Amino acid sequence: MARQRTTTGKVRLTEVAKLAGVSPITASRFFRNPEALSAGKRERVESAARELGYVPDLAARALASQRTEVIGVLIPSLTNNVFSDVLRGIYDALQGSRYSIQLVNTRYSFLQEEKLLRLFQAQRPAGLVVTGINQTPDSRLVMEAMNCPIVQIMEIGPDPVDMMVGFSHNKAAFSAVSHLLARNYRRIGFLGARMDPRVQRRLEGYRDAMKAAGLYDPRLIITTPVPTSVSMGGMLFADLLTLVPDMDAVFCVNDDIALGVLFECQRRQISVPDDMAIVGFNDLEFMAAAVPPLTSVRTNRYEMGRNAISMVMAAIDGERPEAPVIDLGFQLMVRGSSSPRPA
Amino acid sequence: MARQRTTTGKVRLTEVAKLAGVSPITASRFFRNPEALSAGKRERVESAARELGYVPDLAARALASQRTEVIGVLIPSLTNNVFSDVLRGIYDALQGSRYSIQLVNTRYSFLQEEKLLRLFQAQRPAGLVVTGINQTPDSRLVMEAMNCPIVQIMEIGPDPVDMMVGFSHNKAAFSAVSHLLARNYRRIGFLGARMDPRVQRRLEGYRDAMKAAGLYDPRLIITTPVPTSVSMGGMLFADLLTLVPDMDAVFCVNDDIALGVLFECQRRQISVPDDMAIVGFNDLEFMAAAVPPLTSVRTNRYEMGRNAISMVMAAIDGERPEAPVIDLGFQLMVRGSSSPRPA
DNA sequence: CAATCGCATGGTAGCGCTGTCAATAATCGT
DNA sequence: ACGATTATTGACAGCGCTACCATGCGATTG
Repeated sequence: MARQRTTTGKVRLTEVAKLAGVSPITASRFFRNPEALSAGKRERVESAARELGYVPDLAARALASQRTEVIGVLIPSLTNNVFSDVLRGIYDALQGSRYSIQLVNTRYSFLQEEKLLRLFQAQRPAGLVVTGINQTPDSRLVMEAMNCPIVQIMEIGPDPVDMMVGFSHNKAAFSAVSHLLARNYRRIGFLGARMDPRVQRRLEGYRDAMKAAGLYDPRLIITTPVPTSVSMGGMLFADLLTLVPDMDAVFCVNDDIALGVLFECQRRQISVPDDMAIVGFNDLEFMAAAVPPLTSVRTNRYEMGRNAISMVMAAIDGERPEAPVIDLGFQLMVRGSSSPRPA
Repeated sequence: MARQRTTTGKVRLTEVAKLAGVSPITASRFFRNPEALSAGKRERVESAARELGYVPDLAARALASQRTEVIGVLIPSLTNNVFSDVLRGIYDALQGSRYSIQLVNTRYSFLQEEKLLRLFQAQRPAGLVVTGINQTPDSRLVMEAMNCPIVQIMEIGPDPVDMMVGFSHNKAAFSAVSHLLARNYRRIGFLGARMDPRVQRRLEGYRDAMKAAGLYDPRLIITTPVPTSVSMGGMLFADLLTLVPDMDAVFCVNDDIALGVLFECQRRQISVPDDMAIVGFNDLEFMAAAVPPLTSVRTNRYEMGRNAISMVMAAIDGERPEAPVIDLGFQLMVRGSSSPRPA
């Protein structure tokens, strides 16, 4: 015996098996598939495990079985409260299951995403949740090679790697802008910050709606690559209003910007919605509480997270959904900030 | 050979070692302590690893070394944007290090926390970050037995399990209320939701300040156990104002509630700060953008997350901080919502 | 009643990596 | 120049668990 490692003070499966009077492999089975044991042994193993306070060693299990019970989640940002809702759904769906989450932050970088995917590949997760549908070709290859259920979340598209749960940002924006048009707003500005792929698609939806109405004017669009914030909303609005003094409404790519616009209007004594209508995106909780209440597009972020994890867990158990792509849709929450305007 | 497992298509350390012409153990050392190798072998192993696209198997490493490179993080809520800032700091501090985060949600339940701590104990994390200082006695025992650096965050207290980084919620609230008193506000209400331990301490700070001024009146306090929200702020304010019509200021336990109060004031044509001063807590970004700008207590949440991880990583390397408890303090951000009031 | 089947259980041999210690090569002091 | 010290390297075994196969047993069947 050339080796004398520090004995880990930890209870092993072997000890549980010995106390229960069964072989280690039977004890092992108890934890993975209790139904395979006879009732008597099942009880014996269970009470032995409880008595010794046995907790399985996940590393050993992962090494021996070449599987883990970890679901990898790739999120582009932790700042954005949109993702905190998704995360809440993810963690809620996880409750009581045997899976755990490995959360990583891509920081809106496709290269970072690719790197993190490769890292996950080496650790054999049981499943994967990735944000968006714009992965690099290399990232797609890695995912396709990964032999585990994968759900793309936040938006939907024609070519899922595996499964998808989200909604059409284009349609949602189109619907919001159409609502303003239907209420006789004509010079509708677009305010955008941190133009990630989903925000880009909202811009496309805005363009489509304005073009369809024959009211498209590129001067109505203002965007910035910097991250979004309430104060940024106020600044973008102020800048755009200087360039387009006859603007009568704004569509904001998110609610922070919409709130910033509301505050800027209050500051300048611009009446909302009489002088300026405001529509936001995501329908964060404060939108309904604002004065006036702010119209927004409700997106089902919590459900997206929940569904994504449910789909992954079901797929691990071999239960694939009928349709690989789930459209969770959106609801336009019409409120006082976009009341009908006299024609 | 009774066994014929499905061969994993994966590159192992042995292959790297063979290609580099060294023993597996030398290749292993390359990844953990490259300086221990001679320059020649180091380069050979490095290029062999790159050529084969070697990625270490973390489960095997964890099993063999009885260590992991995972830092466990226990957070009570994912909804609260306070914690998203902390998380951002945590993930930023992690960048480029070899550690990864295992994030779990205690849902403000001490029992859940205890359960999760036991789970972590079995997985031998390299370090631990836990929220708050009110763990159960059993949780403390588990942590003390854990033989890894532990940082308690969000607040500070006299008896750290290991290390702490936070600030005094009591002092911060005391300072905010004292500010209102100094500006001649007299009937200062307290609005609280989800009364977790830290919010309780803010209430204590409020009480201390009001009592010191001889202005304490329990009727000025309204709280609810339900989670916080902007609309809840409006409701609490409306309720309290009915009970205490001569209230001239409110101290809100967080900024969501403060924003709800501002909106409710706008709805009721109550002028801020002339008829009602507002002070919030945390200084979220929108506070400065509101109309009028809202006074708040800035808390260094991002830095808390960052420092916690830095301290854990330093402690793992044996570099313990001089003082185990770091007070990150707070700053009262005085703005228009609490302008001096004529006496 | 023998042959067959399915079920519960056990034996054996690793999963891929690293701790321990020994062996060798290189460097140093006197 | 020689033994002593230090820097490199390697051999071996095993971390705790599970995949694979074999076994024994009672139930089923023609």
